[in-house]
Amino acid sequence: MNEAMFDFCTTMTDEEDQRARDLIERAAAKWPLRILHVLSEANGPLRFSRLLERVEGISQKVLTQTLRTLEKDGLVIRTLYPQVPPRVEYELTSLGHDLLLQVVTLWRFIVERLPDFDADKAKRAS
Amino acid sequence: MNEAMFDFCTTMTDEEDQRARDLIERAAAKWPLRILHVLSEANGPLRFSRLLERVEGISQKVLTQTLRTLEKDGLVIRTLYPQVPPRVEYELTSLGHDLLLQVVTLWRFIVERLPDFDADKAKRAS
DNA sequence: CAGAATCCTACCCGATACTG
DNA sequence: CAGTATCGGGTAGGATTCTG
Repeated sequence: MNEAMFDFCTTMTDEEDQRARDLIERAAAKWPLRILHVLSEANGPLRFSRLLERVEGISQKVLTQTLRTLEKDGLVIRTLYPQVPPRVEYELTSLGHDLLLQVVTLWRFIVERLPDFDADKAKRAS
Repeated sequence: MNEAMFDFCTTMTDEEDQRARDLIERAAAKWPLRILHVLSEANGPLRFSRLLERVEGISQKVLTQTLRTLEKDGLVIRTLYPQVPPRVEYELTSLGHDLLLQVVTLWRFIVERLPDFDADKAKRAS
């Protein structure tokens, strides 16, 4: 069962493993999930300044940085409208949406078992 | 559908949300998943030095630190056998095992769609 | 408006001793 | 064996200022 569970691990190359690992690490960092969530709630494109408002606590610099990374990873699309003043919109890709769905599943699992995520309780239960 | 997807978000308190977020961030950091995976493969308790060998590249200090965090989060159990020289064993809790199962699901999703995780391809597909 | 550039700080992590 | 203690480099992220 443990073997079956990790079967797919043996069928992937080291490079695939490393890329997946990197993606998870980047996506689970401080801000990316919040940004994806806000974009998902918006249910459509959002301007940079809207994101800056709605992702509470993020700085302009880090928002820019993180959006660039999300774009490189194929999770959001950046659209520049060449106007003065400039207008830039960000929206989820379908991949970004699907990934968020997966993460929400994990999220729900954690929230449901939140009482267990405590050392003493876990010790007693095992 | 987007609403249904995030229904549970509205039913949880801010504190629950924050705790879940923190747990994901900690678990998805550089080393924790590797450690959990190694413990899962071992299919039983492992001594500190075995972990140090099998979690390739980790330093002794960071392994200790990370194990402490995993223990606090209820994902591993630390058992000290008061001998000389001391012997300490770590093993997955059932919660740790379950969490790893969830993460592996996510992992598989990412590996399967790895070709999509690329900005240009995603842009063309959308 | 949407950023780029700069400065600064805190923290993570690795390497290296040392200890019960 | 399984740590703790200490030092140092690298980096993520915040605050601020400037610009097309």
